[in-house]
Amino acid sequence: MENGVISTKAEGFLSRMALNDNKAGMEGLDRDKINKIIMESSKGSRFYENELKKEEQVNQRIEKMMLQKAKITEQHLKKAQAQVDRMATELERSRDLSRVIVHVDMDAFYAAVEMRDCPELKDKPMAVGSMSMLSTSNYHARKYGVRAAMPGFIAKKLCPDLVIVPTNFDKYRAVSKEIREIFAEYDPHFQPLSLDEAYLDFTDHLDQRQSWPDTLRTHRPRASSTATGEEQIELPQETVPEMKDLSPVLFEDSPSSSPCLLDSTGFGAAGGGFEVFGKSAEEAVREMRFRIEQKTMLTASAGIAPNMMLAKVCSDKNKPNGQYRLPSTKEAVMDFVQNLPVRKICGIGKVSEKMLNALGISNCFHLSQQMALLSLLFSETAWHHFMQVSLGLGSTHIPRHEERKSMSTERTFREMSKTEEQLSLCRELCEDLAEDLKKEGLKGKTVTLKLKNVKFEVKTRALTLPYAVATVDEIFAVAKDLLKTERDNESPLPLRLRLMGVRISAFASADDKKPLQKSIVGFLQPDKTDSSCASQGIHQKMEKEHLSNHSFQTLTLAPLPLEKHGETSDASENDLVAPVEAHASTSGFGSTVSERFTCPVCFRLVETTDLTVFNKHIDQCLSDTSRKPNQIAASDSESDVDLENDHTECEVAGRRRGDSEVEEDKAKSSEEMDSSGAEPQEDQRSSKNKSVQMALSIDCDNKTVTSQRPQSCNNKGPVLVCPICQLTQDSNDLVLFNRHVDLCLNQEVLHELGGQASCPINPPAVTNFKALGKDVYPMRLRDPPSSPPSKKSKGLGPRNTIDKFFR
DNA sequence: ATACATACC
DNA sequence: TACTGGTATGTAT
Repeated sequence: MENGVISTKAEGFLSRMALNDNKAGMEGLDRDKINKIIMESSKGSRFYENELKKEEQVNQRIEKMMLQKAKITEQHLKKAQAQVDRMATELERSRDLSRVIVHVDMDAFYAAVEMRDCPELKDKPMAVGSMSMLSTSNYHARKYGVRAAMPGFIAKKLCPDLVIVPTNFDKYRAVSKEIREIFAEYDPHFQPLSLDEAYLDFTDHLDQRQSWPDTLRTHRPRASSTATGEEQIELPQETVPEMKDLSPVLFEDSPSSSPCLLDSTGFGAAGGGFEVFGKSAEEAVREMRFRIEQKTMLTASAGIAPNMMLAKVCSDKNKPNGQYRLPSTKEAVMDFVQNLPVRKICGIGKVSEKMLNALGISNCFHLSQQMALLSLLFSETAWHHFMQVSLGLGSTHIPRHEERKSMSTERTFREMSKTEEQLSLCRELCEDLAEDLKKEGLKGKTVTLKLKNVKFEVKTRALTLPYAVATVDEIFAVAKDLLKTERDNESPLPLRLRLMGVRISAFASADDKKPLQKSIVGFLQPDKTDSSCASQGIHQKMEKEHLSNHSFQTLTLAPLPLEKHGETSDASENDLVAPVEAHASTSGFGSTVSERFTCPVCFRLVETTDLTVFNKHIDQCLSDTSRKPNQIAASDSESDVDLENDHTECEVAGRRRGDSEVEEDKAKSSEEMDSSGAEPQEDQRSSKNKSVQMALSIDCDNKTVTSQRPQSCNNKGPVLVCPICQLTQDSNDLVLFNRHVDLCLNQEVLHELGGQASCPINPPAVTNFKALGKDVYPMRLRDPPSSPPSKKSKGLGPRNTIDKFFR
């Protein structure tokens, strides 16, 4: 019976663990043999045991679903079918076949780069990664079943000759930049999905291309070798003071600024034959791939289709080094889709596949046939997605870059159980995270601690603060408490961890910060009737703000040198590599582009165009100033009580160095520890003058609140809600309310300035890049080594903390 | 809001 | 010896 159990489990096991021949390059290999080896390498490990457990959960989910299914009557189905049909009609009406969407994907990207740079690897099976985990493998290795996301030690068993090359992200990033420059010429608003992959909307390019002369569609191979270059590539942006073109040059304009062979092939081109590409979508995409190959010596594959969902599938079809075009007709689309295995669809992974399979659904034809059933068994979002897919529908326009929603860092290490080690690691993670947050000028309200124990069980614990935080101490204060709570829960057993991570989310910048900053900008530069802090104005404000940010950025951020004419959008790469200083100074203060800036602290004009200089000035101002909105409230006015309360809450942020105050809190609950840790910082009390001054200035300059408020909320009871802190105000006295809003605004700004004198605006709307250079799969290298508990020993800081913390 | 699971690269 | 890291989103409570 033991056997029975094992074999049952083993069967389930396969679906989650077994080789995925889903990917390209895996045809005709001995799957059974491979699976056997994978199995034998894994069996008995903690990882494996955990996989079994997860598998079991999935099985139960499926069982549950099947029970549901058994309860479904013909009636139900009929009704559901009617709804499905209605929706199908609806969706059909929205079908848009007019766009030409392209998905490009580099072939075995990391592996290809490494092979390019090390010819000895060319005919060997190789993979990029480590003995613990592989990022990708070359096609030779794939024949053995070696693939991405497989641990290296197992891969070695499958293929003893496998060469494992460590990852070199700087290199991949540099190549990524090169290909993105090419992408941008076909679609300045392309959307990168990762270093090696992107969606492009070719529609506009193709329109213009129709009137291009041959010369613009002519390219020639270049002889020069990108191959050896790997050091010279990174960081060309150090100082590129002058911008070639402020305005993007359009394709159809002057031939000199259009893509032509002279430019694109570079100077030292000892070029042989030219190639003239046609005007069709296929030709344009072929041209793009050609240019990628010329430029990087790496190949890409592409899919061309009327929407993103299909393009993505298509790019896989003729991989590697191929492309596939799905004609823009309903017939072609439907035909294509119906034969598609569900697993090929982006968003349907192992689990969904298994659940669908349990219903007898393995391809999209089944999917469409079973839609009524699916609508009864799956969530609305899920079956709507299925519905779209089964009709071959997908996004026809590439969404604008979205703001990042979270940022995190995590690390795996050998078993760690000691309190001090865990704490100092936690602190290290917070340090890394704070550093990254700073780079993008973000602050978030929710801090999440992630823990994985040696049994591979993952836990997350989160806490949402009433204010946004960004500094190490602030984040650590929360993470540490979450960790402590977990330890307490587990005690007397220790937490035996193999991974720890810290994430921050609920960023303030998205909704709060932006309108806020703009209002501040309005205050500081009272040329406009702006000042916007009334909640009504926020939307219109946003638009203006984008414009303003955009122009500001255009003029201040150093553009990257483009290989060619300026068609490349000014947006993307700038955001990716924009120097921190430039970001920092954009904080929303300089708002208008000008020869000088108004210091938000001392209100003097600073005569410089150099943002670094300006920042220094602000830093200087801040360093002799301290700020404390609480104090402002207290001293500046007899303002309402709830205002003070708000601030008390909001100021809990500050956790000064060390946490040395926790000492006498032994008897207190953890909440009390929190608030005790939140006392005002002594050093901040010293001079509130500047703060007061600022508060007053803002108060004076801010006409808008006073003038707009009365109309919108006059007649009713106390329903004033502060647009900044979102709290309903007890008083409906508009003067008090205005004061409250002003102070809230103030507080936000000062809080931001307080941290590091830098609070970059978010990437403006023109941003292309998703993760701003962090879109790195699968491993991001922050600091070179910093492996396990290689404490960066911040003097006594962590030590103190440790001692106090877990007593 | 929190926790956990799924998915993608 | 050894099974990642970063982000988004869905689902359940």
